[in-house]
Amino acid sequence: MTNSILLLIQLTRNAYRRASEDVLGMKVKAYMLLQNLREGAMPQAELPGCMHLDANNTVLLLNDLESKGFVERRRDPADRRRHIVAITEAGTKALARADRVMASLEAEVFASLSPEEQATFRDLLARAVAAEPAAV
Amino acid sequence: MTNSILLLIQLTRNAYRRASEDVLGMKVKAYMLLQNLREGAMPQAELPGCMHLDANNTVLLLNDLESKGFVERRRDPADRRRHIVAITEAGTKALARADRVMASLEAEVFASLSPEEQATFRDLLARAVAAEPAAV
DNA sequence: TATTGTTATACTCTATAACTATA
DNA sequence: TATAGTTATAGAGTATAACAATA
Repeated sequence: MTNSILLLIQLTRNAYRRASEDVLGMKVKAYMLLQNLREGAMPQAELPGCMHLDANNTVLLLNDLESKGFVERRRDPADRRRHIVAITEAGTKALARADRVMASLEAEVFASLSPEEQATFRDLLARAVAAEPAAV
Repeated sequence: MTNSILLLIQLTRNAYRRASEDVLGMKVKAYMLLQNLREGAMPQAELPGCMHLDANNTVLLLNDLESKGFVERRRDPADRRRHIVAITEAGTKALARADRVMASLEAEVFASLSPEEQATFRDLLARAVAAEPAAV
């Protein structure tokens, strides 16, 4: 049989396609970024580290999110080079909506597994991810 | 905790990065395509269906593989519009080498799981993939 | 001079549509 | 006219490097 990595790639492509911007209300990466802001604002410079994005990409993603009104960038008064990035109320709502969409996509993608199997899968997956260096 | 799809995306990105053209000897997609030819030649027109590629992309991939001498395209004498695509001896060798590389990447990516857990994970993953429509 | 954020650029991927040759 | 394959083209996505403002 084909190896796990190929299977992983296949399943992920499928999942990724389902999570289109139309259905999710934002790009998957934007969703990932917003998750980092859920607990509170953070300096823009820290976002790339969380997500394994480069600084450039972060700027482009933030431009997109800001144009939708989902985040705000504010100058840090203590160091005027820095931006503090915060999620807005609209962003919080969009994030909650995207959470629900992602949960239903998850149910679809893993429909062929029993709830116990899904839990097992998720647990093993989480452990494999935790052992890896961060990536988007 | 974050949902399974996000975890899936993270792990896959990581795995995908490791499987660079340098280390694998070919692109991941080329590897997937060659796997379809392992058992024997097939008409070019059937490859997109196997891999969820469009016809255009298939041509580009085959150009790449042919320039490396890994596949051959032969006109079908019965219908001169058609190409029969076959793996060459060099392609078979490159495929075997890539198989070994993929196996070792798999071991790395899932190093934090026990062999039994890896087997469980692969089994669940294979079932989730099998239930989905085909994708590259 | 170093750092934060931005812009510019280029390179790869992917998707669409037009074209050639065979049927 | 329809089909198999190809080529051309444009649009994302991603990565690199140059640039401006501030420290």
